Amino acid sequence: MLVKDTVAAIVAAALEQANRDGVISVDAAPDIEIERPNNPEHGDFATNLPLRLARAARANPMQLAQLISERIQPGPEIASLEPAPPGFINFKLSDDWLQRQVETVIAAGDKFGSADVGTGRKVMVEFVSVNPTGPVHVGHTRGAVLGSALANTMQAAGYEVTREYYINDAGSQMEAFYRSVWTRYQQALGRDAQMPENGYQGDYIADIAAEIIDTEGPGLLELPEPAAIRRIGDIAREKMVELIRDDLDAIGVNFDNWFSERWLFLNERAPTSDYDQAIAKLREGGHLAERSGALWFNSIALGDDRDNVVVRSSGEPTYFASDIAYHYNKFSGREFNRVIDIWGADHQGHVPRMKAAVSALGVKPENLTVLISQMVTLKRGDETVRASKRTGDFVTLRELVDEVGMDACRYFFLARAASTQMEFDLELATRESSENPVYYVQYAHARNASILSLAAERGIDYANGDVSLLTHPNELALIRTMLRLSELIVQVAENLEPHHLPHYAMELATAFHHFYENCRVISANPEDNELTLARLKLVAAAQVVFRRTLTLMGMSAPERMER
RNA sequence: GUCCCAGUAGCUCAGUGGAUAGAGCGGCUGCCUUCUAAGCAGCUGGCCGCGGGUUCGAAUCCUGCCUGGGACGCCA
Repeated sequence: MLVKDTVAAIVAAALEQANRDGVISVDAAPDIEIERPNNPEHGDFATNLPLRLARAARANPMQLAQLISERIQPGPEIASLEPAPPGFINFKLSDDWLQRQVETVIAAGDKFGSADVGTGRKVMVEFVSVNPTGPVHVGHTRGAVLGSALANTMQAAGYEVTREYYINDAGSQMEAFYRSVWTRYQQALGRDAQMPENGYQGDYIADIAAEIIDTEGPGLLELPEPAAIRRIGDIAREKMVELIRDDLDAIGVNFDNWFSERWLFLNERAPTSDYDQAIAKLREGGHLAERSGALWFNSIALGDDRDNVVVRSSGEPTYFASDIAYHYNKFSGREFNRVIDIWGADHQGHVPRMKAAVSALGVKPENLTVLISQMVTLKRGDETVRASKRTGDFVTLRELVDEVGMDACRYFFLARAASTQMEFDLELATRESSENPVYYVQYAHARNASILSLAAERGIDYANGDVSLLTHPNELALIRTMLRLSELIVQVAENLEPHHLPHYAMELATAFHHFYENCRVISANPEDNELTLARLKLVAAAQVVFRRTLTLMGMSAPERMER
């Protein structure tokens, strides 16, 4: 249980007591909010309950604060509490409780900060899902980093998480991709072939064609064109997916499952495909209508601003149809309790119809959350770098990682709220690479690690260190900051806001650097032996917290850093 | 035209209806005989886009406007 929740509980109990005592009478008590005051003089926690109660109770907030405070029965965590104008109650954590947490943290190890708000519910985080028609570029990278950190954190918060990549490999964009590779293949072998109008121009298309020539030879020229394209397409698709997988791996993004769109139309296991089942379900519910030869989903009736085509007059299902089948598969087929989709800003218009479709499938719309990762504008100095997959003129994930590095890249993307458009200046990111927040955090960990390795070198055993000696303000401040990770994990998981992680990491690093400056750990003075042991324990605990934080962000925790 | 996102320090951005609005970078001063100076201490820097409203209390909620970006297909 979080300390915050403990505080809330004792406040609630005190309010009830005040009610029973007849000194405060309110019909419905508001939710009890416990906040972290900005000003450390106001303690570790505060509640504004008296202020919120004042109107209903028709009483002076300070007076209410007094009446409630008197009835609070604090546990061992709390050193003191007091009413504060204009009507807060402030709580201060006790030093000896804080000191004992050092041992709790060490005992928890890499589980420290884990919570159980997910209560084991099955959640899918589906992200990136770039069409396998080209490499991953900068915009996708943001969603990739966001999704992986969010998935990590939700797992830490007690969800059973599946990370999934949806491979859109069944549509007309794929046809254009296949034809583009086919064209380059022919051209490379001296045949005069013309790139289709909607073809992909990037150099990688020719690279793939060249690889295919290496393994398959020129023989495909002899096949009838449709057969050649099918064969080329199959190989090219595999290669492209592999390329994407490698790219994402380079930035530390991995998936539990790669789900192919084509599977939605197969019916190997069930008697009917996911697609058939989903359409049948919509039809049963009266959500489909035929108009001008096409099959429409009546999404207006469910709150969207227009209806959407599911099956074209040509008989071909649309991308939306696949998506309906896919979500049917997620919720009904695989029984996820909750699904989080991370989409790029160019898909934000599709959220209402997807929500409508999900509810038409009999799933509570709130079980589907679509996070929109906003645009990334790329700059190189003053120049804006335009991103267009068609022309092949874009900065890829690969180039970005090569230039900026994986850790800095992840940190930079993570630190911004997903809903905000961001500007990424490559020049700046590279130039500032020696003194930036990434190194600040990692350096704190490296300093931490070097203390521990020196202790190991000297054979110092601090297992029996006495934590009650940790009374220096910087020691207690460090412990306080360390403990906040537990709250943070819950907050990130509940609000789906991984951008708090890097900011927390900065604060943790600051607290550690301050401790490092002011509290010599391994002392040469024999009189300080006991203190050395206690501080080593704190350093070991801090390392646990650094590692956990960096791991959640998917960043490395270097033991050494040297220029 | 409709809808979505944003506007906070010179720049890039945090900020959960609360108490004195923060960080990094930049700029200016200082600090290494002791566990890493990728650090620390100090200074500099703000009509929180503008106007109204709700509230005991608004950067935060509502509303109108301004500015910037995005989405509005039988493409994916």
